[in-house]
Amino acid sequence: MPKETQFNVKEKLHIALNLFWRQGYHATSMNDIKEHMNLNPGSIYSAYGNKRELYLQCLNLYEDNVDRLFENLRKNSSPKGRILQLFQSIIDEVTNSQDCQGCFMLNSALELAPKDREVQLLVDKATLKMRSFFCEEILKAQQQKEVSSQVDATALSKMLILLLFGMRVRSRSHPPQEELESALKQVSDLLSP
Amino acid sequence: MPKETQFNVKEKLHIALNLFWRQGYHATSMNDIKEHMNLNPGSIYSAYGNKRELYLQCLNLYEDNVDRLFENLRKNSSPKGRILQLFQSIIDEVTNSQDCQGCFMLNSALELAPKDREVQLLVDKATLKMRSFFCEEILKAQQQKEVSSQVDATALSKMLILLLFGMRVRSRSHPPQEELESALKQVSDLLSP
DNA sequence: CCATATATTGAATAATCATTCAATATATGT
DNA sequence: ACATATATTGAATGATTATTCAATATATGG
Repeated sequence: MPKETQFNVKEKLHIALNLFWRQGYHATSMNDIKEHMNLNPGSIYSAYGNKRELYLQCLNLYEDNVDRLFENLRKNSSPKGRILQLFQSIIDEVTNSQDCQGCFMLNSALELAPKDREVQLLVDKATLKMRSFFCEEILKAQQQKEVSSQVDATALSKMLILLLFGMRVRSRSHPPQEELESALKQVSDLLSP
Repeated sequence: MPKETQFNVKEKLHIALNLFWRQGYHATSMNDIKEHMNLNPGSIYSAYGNKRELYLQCLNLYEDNVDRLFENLRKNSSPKGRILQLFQSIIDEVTNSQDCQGCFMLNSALELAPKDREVQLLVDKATLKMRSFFCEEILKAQQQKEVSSQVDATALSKMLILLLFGMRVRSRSHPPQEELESALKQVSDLLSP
């Protein structure tokens, strides 16, 4: 018999995600969110809980997006191509959007993970997932002789994930595209047979 | 004839720097600062201006620290050793301090640079400085045959700086030391003759 | 020791913060 | 059409925010 929620909870969550993503946790006020969601405080609190809980839901939603990105990436024919394409997509983002958001997971890692165990766990999980992607693709690339069999796939993927992080952090400061391209070229060389 | 400031302005600035460094700009309140500086609001505002101006002064102070770090690094005998030592010092910081602060310049880059032109400029300047360090050392290393003359020093330094960024970001989430060591090993291999 | 310019004090301000809740509205199952 | 469980509303809460300023204290140069 109950009345059901009148708005699309997941759709509105995307609005919060974008705000937190662009501005960070502390710089985004509940009022800000209320305005953009076009909802009253009560509705927000009853649907999502408090600010921190809302934020955690945004982190989870973002992870779904990342999963989708990786799925799209796997459409690329070659394993090595997939890795390079991932880096290239980050560079493209910087080039195309003037207000680059970087990586929400990383922004959170810096802002909240040091003090919030739960955020830290989510960040770790996502990091591991990305690293696994790298490792798998490198191993496949080695099988297909796209990458030298001499490289240590595990170690290299640990390095690549950190490089990816660096790129995404640097992206928030609007670096010249050439700086990132140049670094990518090094990765490409690193992955040559 | 005027009465002079009764406290050591630079010394107290270090306190603000540490707070901003550990907690970020928005999560640090003026009250927080007032308490740790053991000063009244009036004194703080008359000595440093408003919160943003105080923050900018902290950024500049931090850059001085970075300069000193690089000077110390130059005491290391070999150019290649200096680069590796820089990375190693970051790993050591994670291992030793349980509340790792990462890089203040980077934390700022993520939190404020997207919206604050002045912060962005300071971050850019520091980035350039670090990159120059890498580039110089690589060139020297090549002269001393420590590093293959085939590598493109400029491009490699652009990659190394991003990797450094990645390490420092990741550091804030207390990663297993082995993860960072493994990435460093890759760098070391990259720099072999 | 005096006059003065400036530092220090700490209460006060007004804005903004996250959050609550009683009143009201309205889908829902019968 | 009715009863009811829950959604929605929006004003109110009290805490915290950055900042100001009149009153007071005190180094300073003469």
